[in-house]
Amino acid sequence: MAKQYETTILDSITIDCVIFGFNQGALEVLLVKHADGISKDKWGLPGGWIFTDESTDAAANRLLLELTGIKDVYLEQLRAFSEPDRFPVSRVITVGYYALIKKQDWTGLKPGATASEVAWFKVSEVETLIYDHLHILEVGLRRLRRRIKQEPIGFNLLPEKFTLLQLMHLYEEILGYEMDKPNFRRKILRMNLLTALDEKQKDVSHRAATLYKFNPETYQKLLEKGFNFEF
Amino acid sequence: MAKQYETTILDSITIDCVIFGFNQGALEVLLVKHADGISKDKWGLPGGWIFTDESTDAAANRLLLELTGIKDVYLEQLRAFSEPDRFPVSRVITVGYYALIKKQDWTGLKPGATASEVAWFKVSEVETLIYDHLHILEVGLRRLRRRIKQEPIGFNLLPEKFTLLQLMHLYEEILGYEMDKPNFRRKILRMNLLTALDEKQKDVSHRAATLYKFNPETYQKLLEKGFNFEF
DNA sequence: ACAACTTATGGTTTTTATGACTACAAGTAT
DNA sequence: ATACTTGTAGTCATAAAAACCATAAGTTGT
Repeated sequence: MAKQYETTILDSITIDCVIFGFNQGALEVLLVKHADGISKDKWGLPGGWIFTDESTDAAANRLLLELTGIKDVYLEQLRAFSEPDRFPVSRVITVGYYALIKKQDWTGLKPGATASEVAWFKVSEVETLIYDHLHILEVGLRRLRRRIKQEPIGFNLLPEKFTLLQLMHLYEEILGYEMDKPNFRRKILRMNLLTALDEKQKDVSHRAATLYKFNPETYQKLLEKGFNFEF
Repeated sequence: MAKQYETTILDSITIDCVIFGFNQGALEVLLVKHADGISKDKWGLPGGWIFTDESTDAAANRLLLELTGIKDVYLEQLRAFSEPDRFPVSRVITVGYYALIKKQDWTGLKPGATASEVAWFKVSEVETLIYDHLHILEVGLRRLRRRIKQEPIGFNLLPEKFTLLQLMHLYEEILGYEMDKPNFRRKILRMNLLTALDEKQKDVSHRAATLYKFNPETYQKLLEKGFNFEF
């Protein structure tokens, strides 16, 4: 079994994924507990090896599916992490990725072959991870903070239909500061990226807010006209 | 000779550097002509192998020095480039870097061991490069365009002492659009990142402009106060 | 039915940044 | 002395942002 793999994977490069989710106002990250090896029973980022005939993008997508069952999500490379001593067993460089997922679409995640558990953790509460994974997480977080101000990617963390307040809370949580409701509404609505639905929030104990959805087509058209998303 | 290397380098990862310079209003990139191998006599980005005991950052700095004599410059990783067929001989992933250099500080560049020539080319005139190097160059350019709007890194392409018009031309060239002189002055000066020197341009056939220098310490202090560079 | 409460949503005012443009200053070249 | 080039200062109109106020539309409890 193992032999067979050895001929088809690259032996000094891996992939590690920072998978972000958003839940009840908190930014979360998906971690796996290793089933065996030197980091048995410790938490780390989901990751693995790259096949000789696939790109790192392809490997990251495949690993995401294998390790957690997640597919077709926003996924972007962070960069290579390469400190010579980052992995204690041998010299391995890892290519970090980060993914944004609509958490509620992926309940019942099951650990893959090499993991004994998969679980969500609040980003603010993660304190230690194996190897340099905490560092990769930090880089992922920085990247997310930067990107969310320049591109409309926040929607990848919310349900298809969301309220403006949910969106604002997402921004507040990620950027780390509070915003003004009326001003936020005006700013985001003026961009014309959101479509107001004929539908309202349900089961809330107060006035129900209008639900909106993000409109990727409109965004593309605006981009072509030189539009610049900015928050 | 070769044998000795084989045991100390990683065999499926390389480094490639996009080295930007700025000269007479044009953005340039430093290329090398390969001395041998399958891409003999063709131009490509300077690059090479990574030693087993060094990080990619260290390798990029070392290669820069070995291949061109350049050191202590602004250098940042782009990302990993990993299409399975990007390198025709074997499966090699490359980690791209980009550097910004003060071109006038590095005259008389000499090709390293594996290159027969080193030369500057205007970025706008580079049409073909070996492997996926043109793609890496494009990614480098995109990164530079993005970064220069968010962080005061443009100064790394200019001499220590520069005029505001030189700086503006740098921005115009990189961003690809024209700006208004008085407005540019006001905007950049209001940030308080530049120190006006008691010195003026020399040998120009018109009114000499005041020379300025960038003040990294002030920038650090402003950063701590929550200042956000933006263009 | 009414009050108290919560969140949604619409406006107003003030301040600040930006873009477009004018004007003049300070040099060089003829 | 004049034309020419670039540097530098200032004005004005517009747009965006920040701070804030007010009301609407619901829920829950009495």
